[in-house]
Amino acid sequence: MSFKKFIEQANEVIKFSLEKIGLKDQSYSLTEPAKEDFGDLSCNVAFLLTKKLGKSPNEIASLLVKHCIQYLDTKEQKSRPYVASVTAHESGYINFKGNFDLIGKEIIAETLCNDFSYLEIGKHRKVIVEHTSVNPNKALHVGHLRNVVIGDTLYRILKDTNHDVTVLNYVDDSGLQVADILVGFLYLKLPIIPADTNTKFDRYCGNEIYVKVNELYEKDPSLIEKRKSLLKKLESGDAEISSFSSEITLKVLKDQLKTCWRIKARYDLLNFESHIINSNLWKKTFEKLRDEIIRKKETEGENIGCWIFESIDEGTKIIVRSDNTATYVAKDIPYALLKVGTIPDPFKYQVFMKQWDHTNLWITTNDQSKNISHPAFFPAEYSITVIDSRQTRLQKIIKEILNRFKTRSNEYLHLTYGPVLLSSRTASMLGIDTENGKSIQMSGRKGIYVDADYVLDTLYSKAKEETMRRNPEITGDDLETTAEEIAISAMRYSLIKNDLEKEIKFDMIDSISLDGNSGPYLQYAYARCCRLIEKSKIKSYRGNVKHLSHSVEYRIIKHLSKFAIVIEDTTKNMEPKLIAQYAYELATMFNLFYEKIPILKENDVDISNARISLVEAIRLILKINLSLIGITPLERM
RNA sequence: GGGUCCAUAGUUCAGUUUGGAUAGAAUGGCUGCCUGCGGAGCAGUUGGUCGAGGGUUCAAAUCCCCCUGGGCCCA
Repeated sequence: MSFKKFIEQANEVIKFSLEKIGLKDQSYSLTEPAKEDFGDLSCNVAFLLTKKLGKSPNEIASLLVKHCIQYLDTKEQKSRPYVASVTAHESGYINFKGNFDLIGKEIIAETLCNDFSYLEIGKHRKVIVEHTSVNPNKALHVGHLRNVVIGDTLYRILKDTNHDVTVLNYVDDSGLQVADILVGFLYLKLPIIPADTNTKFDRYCGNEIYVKVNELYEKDPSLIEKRKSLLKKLESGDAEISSFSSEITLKVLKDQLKTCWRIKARYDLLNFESHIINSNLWKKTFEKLRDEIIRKKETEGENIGCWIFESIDEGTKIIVRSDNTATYVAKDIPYALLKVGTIPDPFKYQVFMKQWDHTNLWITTNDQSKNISHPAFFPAEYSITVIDSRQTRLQKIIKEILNRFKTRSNEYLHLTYGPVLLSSRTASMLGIDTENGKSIQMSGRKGIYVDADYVLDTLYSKAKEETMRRNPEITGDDLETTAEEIAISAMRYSLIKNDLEKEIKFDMIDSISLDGNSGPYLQYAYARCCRLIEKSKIKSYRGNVKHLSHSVEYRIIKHLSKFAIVIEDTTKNMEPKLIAQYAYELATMFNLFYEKIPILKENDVDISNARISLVEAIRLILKINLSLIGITPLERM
């Protein structure tokens, strides 16, 4: 929190001095300088005033600084001295130094007594996060994992900042991709139980059935007709087909959930597309759309007989085809309306499964006789849908439709992210040639992808081997748990540390590295903190900042005090990578501190106590950061 | 063809929203540091025409224009 107070005071100082020279409304920026030597905050206002005042930046800066000092000299300001000094640099910058005796004292004290009240910025606002939403016809590949990790990290960040979060996973159980699998089982009579009984069912469907069916479409076009009729039956709720489809998709879904749960994601509710279609939700949505927005069916042209939405930016979009089937985007509309509360929730609910964190996973049911009390899932003030950038256009259309209804001000946000590509090296490991080292798109249909379970298994083996080598004391269940947590942290961190909108080039060899800027690096720093605390046997942390005079200690204190700002930026901009970056920097600083400065070996008890207090503060903040990005802190590894 | 996003070290990426001081990490290569608090670490070294060109500005990786190359969506 303290760094914010320092920024506030610096702002007041600048504003005061500008007012003194009669330029009250002059804009400026207050940023962190490029180099530490310059100070802790820099103001560029002198550059902006050169023309207006006809003076050099340095002259202006010097002039302003005189007024700044005058302001800081008042009794009121001296009672809260966050700004230690203001100076004019020859370049023209006005540089501020923070009073890190005070800031450090405050941040260490509040951290050591577990006061993280600055996290409580959500004020219990109701937020929906939808993520994962993988078609239930295949196993997850690394591209899907990016979605899961982004969504789950967002959930953790929002929950820990005091938002009331509901996590949804939308199951498209009546689409084309499910129909493909049904074609395989019903018409090609492929066995429902895989030959190798160890094969996960989701993997079997995606790797063998789906690929085989798609190959056969080219040879036997009549199969495509069969798929079409299956699709219609699914949509109309044909009893026999629906029941078989449900059996298959639930089986796939349960296997997919195993993978998601393995990396510590969790959900509150599964929404099935078939339930939305078969409930009156779709009917009501369509009537509303027809009466309030679309108004008439096309009577001429290529779209004759279709119900069409005219988007302002995105052109025409078919909602209902001439054969009365709904398009892909159409099926998303009622769901979106449900989230923002334009349409009341028609569903009954039941518990589907218990999850790894002992919470209930709910599903909708159309069985109106069910009347179980359940959490309020809909609507929310903010609805966030995590979907990759290929769906941006469709999401824009949905948002446009929502805005046309305009019954509530609730917000609907499409959180977009770039796809995961395979590096050319990894592609060639799969037997695929790429042109001059380019990365390639994954494709479930063509069988070009890296299975999520496979990557996690590989990471696990590597982590286990490393753990045995480095720490032979860890054995049995502890060894397995430790290795698994390292694998998860490596996976999650690598999928969250980059900018959301950029594509990730996934390389199998690079990705199993446990060194450098990685999840295990953070865990290692945490484990080191734990060992120091464990060995120190100090009962009370005095945390006397006076004894922390080394430049590394100063940098750590400064970094700790900025955590509140990072949290605010993260939630404001929906940028989970900021947490990953912050945690990495903290771990780096700690490792340097550990290397350069004696902590337990320090003979002076007061100094040693101050240092171990700092270690404890680092440990607590690091622990929160790890929890936010879904990495389990390990005391040994 | 229309829309949109991207291009920074051998490789993978920060930095671009809000212009500012010598463009930062990680990884790879080379080289040091464990009888000392855990070497999954630390330090050093190597490595950059910030895709090209123009413009705005006292100042451009960052803003504007144009071009090239690529991704995605739509047709």
